[in-house]
Amino acid sequence: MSMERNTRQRTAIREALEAANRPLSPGEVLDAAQRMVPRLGIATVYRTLRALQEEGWLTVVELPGDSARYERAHLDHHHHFQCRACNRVFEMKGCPANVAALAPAGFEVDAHEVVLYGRCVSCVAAS
Amino acid sequence: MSMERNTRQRTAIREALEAANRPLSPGEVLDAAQRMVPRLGIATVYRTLRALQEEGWLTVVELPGDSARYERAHLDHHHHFQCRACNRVFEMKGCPANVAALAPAGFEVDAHEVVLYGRCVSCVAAS
DNA sequence: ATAGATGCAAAGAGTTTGCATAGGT
DNA sequence: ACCTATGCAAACTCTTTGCATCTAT
Repeated sequence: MSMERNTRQRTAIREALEAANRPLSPGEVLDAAQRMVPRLGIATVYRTLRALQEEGWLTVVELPGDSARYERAHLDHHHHFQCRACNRVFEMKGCPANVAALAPAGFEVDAHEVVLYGRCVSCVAAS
Repeated sequence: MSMERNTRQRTAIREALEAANRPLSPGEVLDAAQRMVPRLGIATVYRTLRALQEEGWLTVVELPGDSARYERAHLDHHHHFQCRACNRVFEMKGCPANVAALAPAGFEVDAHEVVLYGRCVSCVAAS
């Protein structure tokens, strides 16, 4: 569970996540990492993503109605944008103020998620 | 596809959604509607939810990392709260200002989703 | 009577797990 | 050499689809 060994597959997965400047889905990680380790299996991707997450090296981005994305952990709070055309997810800086104030009286808020939808800059340019 | 007939199962599903004062998952709809029509199957629930949605009678609430919830359609824009203890989803009134301003330059925003997490009032009371 | 709707079971998609074997240390 | 990590396949969960049968009109 704790990534004791440095294998080719783990190196490939870490490098895929570092090279992408956006959160990747397990399938995107598989595609990218298979360029270095062709026989890499999806089960190893899932196991490694979980281990890297427990280790604190990456964080999970849960999206409404789509599979989770994984991105390198960094401390500043932020949210995400998902492109309706290419389905890719991008990081956005900042956070709307007072989000927690929306909750009904008596509810305890410990976290929140904000996701914007639309078209990313390259899909806008392509149309 | 357009709900031409009024069947017992559709009545049960509509009544389940009306009786709940919160968005329901397909499983929650099945459980509730089976109290009226015990042999109701999950496939009918999914088919009916889709038909009611196409008809505009209900809307889908997509949640990060959990199955969609369905709620009666109404026009005012709002968001949702999910309880970490009981997993139920609740409607919240209002919307943080300027959400679309978070998007990077050149991105076109057409919608957004805000979900708060924590404990609902009854789970807070129960602890 | 007819065609749409249902229930069951099977098929898909995404994710997880079991197990024999490969490969870091 | 040891024992973790891998690959493959099977299991699982959630959702969708095919098909014979039922039923609202």
